[in-house]
Amino acid sequence: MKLSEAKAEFVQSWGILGSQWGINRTMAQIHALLLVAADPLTTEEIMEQLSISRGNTNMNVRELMDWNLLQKVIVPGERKEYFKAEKDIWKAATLIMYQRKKRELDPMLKVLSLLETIEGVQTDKDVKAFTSAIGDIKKFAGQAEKTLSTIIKAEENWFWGSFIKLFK
Amino acid sequence: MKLSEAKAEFVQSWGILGSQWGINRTMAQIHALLLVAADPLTTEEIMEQLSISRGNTNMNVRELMDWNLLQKVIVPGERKEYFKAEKDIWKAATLIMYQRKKRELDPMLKVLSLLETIEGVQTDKDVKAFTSAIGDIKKFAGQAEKTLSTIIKAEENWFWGSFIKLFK
DNA sequence: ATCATGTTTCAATATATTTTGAAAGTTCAA
DNA sequence: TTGAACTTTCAAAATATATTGAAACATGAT
Repeated sequence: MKLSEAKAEFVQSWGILGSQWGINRTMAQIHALLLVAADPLTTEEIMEQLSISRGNTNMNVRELMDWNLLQKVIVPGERKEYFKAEKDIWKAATLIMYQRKKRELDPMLKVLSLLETIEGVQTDKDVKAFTSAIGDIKKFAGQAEKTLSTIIKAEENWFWGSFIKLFK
Repeated sequence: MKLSEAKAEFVQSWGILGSQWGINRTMAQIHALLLVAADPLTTEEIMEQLSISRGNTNMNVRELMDWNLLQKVIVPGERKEYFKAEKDIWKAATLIMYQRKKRELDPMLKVLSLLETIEGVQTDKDVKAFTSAIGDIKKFAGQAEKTLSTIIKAEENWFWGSFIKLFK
């Protein structure tokens, strides 16, 4: 298998995986492309390699930058913007977890807390079934939130740790 | 807040969460409805409560049964089929993890292994960048696969454990 | 201030996914 | 074997999501 074929295959697979995770295919493909690229790429190059429009490229690159999975790279003497991906896969995973926690888990926990206090006597079978189910889910979600926070916090420490070392 | 409102709210939220996880909204809503129901429901009741068609209900109920998140309940003397959800949320989470591992992680690992062996000299900058990135991802995915397997295995033991107890 | 070189926006369009509902299929009691 | 009760299928329609591309916008060198 040639390098170019292997790259294309990887971009394809990563795109499918992404779409199964609520991340749009193009966004995942751009990420994949930059993950395996030796050097940063321009908008132009991304467009060409993935055969997508300028608008689409721009939109998804910005989304990836929002997630902190991509960074702009300025090449001195060049007007164009280059982009590179976070290559540390563990850090990338952490960044994704953080986004999903913020966007999905946290709102769900809020709703669950709201739902725990409903009218009606606790002796009613239906009320009991509901509060019990919600209670269980909340306990589970709370545990997930704690675990994720720990992972993310650990990663932050690791990050700032290395960062601070530079100035020691 | 009244019970019926709270239920509706929960079904709504669970549906949104599901759709962000590549599970279709209706499937997640049916699951939610049965999670908080005191008793098993019929197709008819699900249709009515969620205002969805018979076909849609049937399709998604079957998908949920494929995932082992729903079970048929036979009420003696009744023709109709009733459905109930797995109420143990930890077990439900495990079942979902198992499905996703099987459908997403395992195929990705296969692709990654394939891509590790590409033509070209390892001294080439582009080849080096590619194999290094793929290697890292594979290591990460391998770790995830191990962790998930452990969790799932533990759950299986728990399950068979209680099952076996019944006959002791 | 102008122009060349980029970047961003967004309405229109294309694509993908979900839902419907009527028809076909199944099951079982009589 | 019939037919009532219930389930399943699937093509068409509806809905949701992603993509395009041209125009508007920004920036900085001259």
